Amino acid sequence: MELVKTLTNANDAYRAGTPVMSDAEYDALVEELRATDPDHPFLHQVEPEPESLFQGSKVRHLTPMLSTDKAYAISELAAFFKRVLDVATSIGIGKVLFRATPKLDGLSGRYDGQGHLSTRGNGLEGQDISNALQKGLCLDNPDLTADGEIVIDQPFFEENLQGRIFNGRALTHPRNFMVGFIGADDLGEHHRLAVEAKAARFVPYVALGDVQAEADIMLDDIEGISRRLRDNCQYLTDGIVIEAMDPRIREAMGATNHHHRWQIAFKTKGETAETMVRSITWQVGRTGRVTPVLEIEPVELSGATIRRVTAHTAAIVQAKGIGVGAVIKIIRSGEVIPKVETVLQPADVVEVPTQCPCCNIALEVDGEYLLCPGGIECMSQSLGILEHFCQMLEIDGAGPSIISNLVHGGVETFSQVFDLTTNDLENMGISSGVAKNLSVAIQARKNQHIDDWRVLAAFGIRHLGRGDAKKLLAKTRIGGLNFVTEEFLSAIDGFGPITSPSIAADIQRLLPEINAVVSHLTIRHSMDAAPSTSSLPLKGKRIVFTGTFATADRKVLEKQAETLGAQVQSGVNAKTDFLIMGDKPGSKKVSAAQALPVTVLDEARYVNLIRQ
DNA sequence: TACCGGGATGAGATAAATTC
DNA sequence: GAATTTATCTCATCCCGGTA
Repeated sequence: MELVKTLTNANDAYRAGTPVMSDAEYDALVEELRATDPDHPFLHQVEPEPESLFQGSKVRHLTPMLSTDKAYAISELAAFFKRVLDVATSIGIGKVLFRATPKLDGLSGRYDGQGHLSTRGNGLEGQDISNALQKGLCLDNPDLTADGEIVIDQPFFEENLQGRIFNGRALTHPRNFMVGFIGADDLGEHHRLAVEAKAARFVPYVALGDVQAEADIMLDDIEGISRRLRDNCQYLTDGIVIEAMDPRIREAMGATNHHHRWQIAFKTKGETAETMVRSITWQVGRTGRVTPVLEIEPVELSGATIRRVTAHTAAIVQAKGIGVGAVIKIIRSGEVIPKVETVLQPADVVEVPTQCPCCNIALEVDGEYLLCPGGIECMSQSLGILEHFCQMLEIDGAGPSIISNLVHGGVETFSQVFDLTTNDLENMGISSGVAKNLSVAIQARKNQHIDDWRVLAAFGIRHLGRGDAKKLLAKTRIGGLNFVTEEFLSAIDGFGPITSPSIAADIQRLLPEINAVVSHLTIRHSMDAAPSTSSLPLKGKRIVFTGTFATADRKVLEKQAETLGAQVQSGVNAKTDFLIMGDKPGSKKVSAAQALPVTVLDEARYVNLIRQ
């Protein structure tokens, strides 16, 4: 039946990250089916609700949007060049060109060439912020598919906005201004000024001015290159980006979960300021780790007022003599996170707690850290554990305050969360509006797909975060965890003799709870999912599309194929790998493909191929 | 032994939603 | 209408285990 096919395709396309119709259109088709064939199994299958493209405005990136590795010293930069050159040599490339561009300090974004703009988010999923374009964000080339940066013209910002007060607050940092611009439902006067001057823009990285040179030349004059690039850039920058240009090198080097190995940002050290330590707060995290946070005499530093700085570990506090009255120099590297650069004048008294600041139990020393052995008996840890769980499962509306209500209200196990009703929540002292929203979020979590690695990582098992959860679930389904032993784990790359026994034991201990949680959820298995960037399904393939397609417009499919690594050709030739045939295909293309060793695929087979 | 990557933890600004 | 809570954007640094 044609209608059912369309619905199924639309559903699949949505989950593959390439929605082909709006929610309203989808719902209309469902209603149509209900009207014509109310007993059709499609209407009754226990399929999750299709997640709306626009609701919650989350966008799954077709390929991950990675961050950039950073270097602050020439030596780190030299090490980067050496890594690249070593790889180049190993694959037989002699001359290696690098491209240097200014590193814009804004919000990174991805534009699809069709009016859709999204933020990077966590790299896998971002926010749909297409409405920023309607609000007046300038886009130089509306047809260009590109990653880029959302920024404001720096001279304009300095002349017209910086230091001025809007809504009772002085504008300080251009990036924060743009964060506000993107987040605002209605534009404020300050936003409108920027729009009228066409000063708020999406700048594709490919459009940036650049310098291209070999490694030794770049290294010799890195300061000069850096200065020239930044002087010629009309936006705020916080360094330069250097990348190997040869696609073969890029392919050979690949990426970590966090960044491309063929690319690095060379950043300058930020401003510094001197201040005094007022007190030290010892925070207990979900793992029991006790972390010292310095409450300092507030100071202005690159457009922000700094009040707190982490000291990371108890060992550092002792080694550097940090205590009340100590005078310290702080820096905001990357203009974001403040850090203790040096201790100018140590404190007279340096104290490290011996009892947990939360539950008073005696602390233990764990390497460089202090550890509270209280576990869930320690309230800080209980709160942290549940908060981590909700965060990892992306249950919206469960912040620290609400979590506190839940724990004090008697939530002791993870799976209990899924049985909570609006009434239960209100009885825990949560006010009605918030209770209702949370209840909706919990229901949504049950019905919408969630990646299995998120579920496993949510349990906070030691040595098993999101990265290693992915590795494990690439080898077994979440339902097969009862077979996971120490031996099974240590056979997986990245699991060694220390982590394997510990993880295996924790999984077996938590198995009943894991199963209970899993029974509430709609899980998307890693083993079925699309591969990562390192192995794009269409990498190096030449593809021709012909005819019209049910899952999406042909242009969309072509763009998607390119993102998946393919080279899209307009006609079939001897180098073509695949001809993808839609409805009413071009007969010349088909006959050409049949005469050549070209694989002809229909739409369904093609969709299967790219989802493998 | 050196290096790399994963995991845990941390900070500030801004806006929206909700409560008081 | 002010205050509180949450979410989202920006990101660094530390330690340790695994691996080359």
